[in-house]
Amino acid sequence: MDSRTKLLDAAKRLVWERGVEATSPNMLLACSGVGQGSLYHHFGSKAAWAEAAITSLAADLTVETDELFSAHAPGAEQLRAYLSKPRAALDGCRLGRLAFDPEIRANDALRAPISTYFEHLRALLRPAVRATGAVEDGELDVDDVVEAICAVVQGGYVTSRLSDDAGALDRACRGLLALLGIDH
Amino acid sequence: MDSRTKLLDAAKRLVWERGVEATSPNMLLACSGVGQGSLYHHFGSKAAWAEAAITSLAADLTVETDELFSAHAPGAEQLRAYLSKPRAALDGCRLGRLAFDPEIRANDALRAPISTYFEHLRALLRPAVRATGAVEDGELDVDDVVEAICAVVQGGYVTSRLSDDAGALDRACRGLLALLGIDH
DNA sequence: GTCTATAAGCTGATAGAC
DNA sequence: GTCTATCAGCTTATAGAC
Repeated sequence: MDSRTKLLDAAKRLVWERGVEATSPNMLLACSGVGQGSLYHHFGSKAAWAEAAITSLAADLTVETDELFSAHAPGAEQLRAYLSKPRAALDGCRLGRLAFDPEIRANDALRAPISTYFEHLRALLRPAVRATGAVEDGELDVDDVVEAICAVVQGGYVTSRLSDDAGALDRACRGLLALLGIDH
Repeated sequence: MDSRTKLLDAAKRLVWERGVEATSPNMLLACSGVGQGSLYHHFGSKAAWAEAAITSLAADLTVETDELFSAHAPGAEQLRAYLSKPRAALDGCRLGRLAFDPEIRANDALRAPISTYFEHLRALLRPAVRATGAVEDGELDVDDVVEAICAVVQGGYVTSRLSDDAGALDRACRGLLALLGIDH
């Protein structure tokens, strides 16, 4: 495995665990086992490896999400799969956990891949919600329900972590499934 | 206003804006206008003023939440009030935004007041959900729905911030209100 | 490509005068 | 209580040899 790959893998691990602001170049060197010269040869600055890490994390998550949606029939089955997927609640979402990182706020290049991922997720959820038929009678707004689904997952990570209780995310997802009326 | 109050106010502002890890003693001095000697006279360490700030933020939020719930009839009206309350979506929740701060994870004294606030919120939501009557027929689990409500708000902050769109939190709350069947 | 050396500035304090 | 001085260690690089 070449140095660049080692650096990128370590950066992805550290950004997931600690965020961007709280990860230093020295941590990256220690975690990757690579020397300082190599780091600044492959990446010109902290922002450069942070952006590469976030872009790669977003690409991974996009692939996983696409696989999940294409493995199920469009509609309620996809929503059930998305909301029942096993998640490491206490680790946090690889992308969502960065929402309040000061370096993400200060640098739009770091936020852009995350924003794009969530837009893609909404685009997958929209037809699934529509297909449940619950919105046809005009009682439900599709975009509102889509946003509630995204929020329940992201918020479940937050309340799980703050309560040190992995079950909180599961309960939140089950609650939303029941409210959607698709919890079998 | 005495130095201690100036320090606490500035610490609360900075912890809300930047979190604990990303706030330095120097920022606190600059933001409060107080000298270094005073800081270390009133607070022995960074952890000390961070804990004081978080405890005070949690106390503020508890008062506001209690006022909101006691201003409305128990049941659907309280849930409507809680989910319709105007929120500064892009600023983040004063407590929830700390979920993935490395210093919060490393120090249970910092997480405890936040955890207590959320437990209190769940205790307020539980009878309100029960009173809607939707759970009586055994279709809905109270704790699951309570957790979904907490999560939608916290997750709405997250998706709003990541999409740089204050409307995301509003949509998520509206979506959940509609699913709860209490959106008038 | 990778290495070691160097550095200006910041972090999180401590010391001691006033 | 508040002030200035000092400090060891870390952060985010840059320089130049190999």
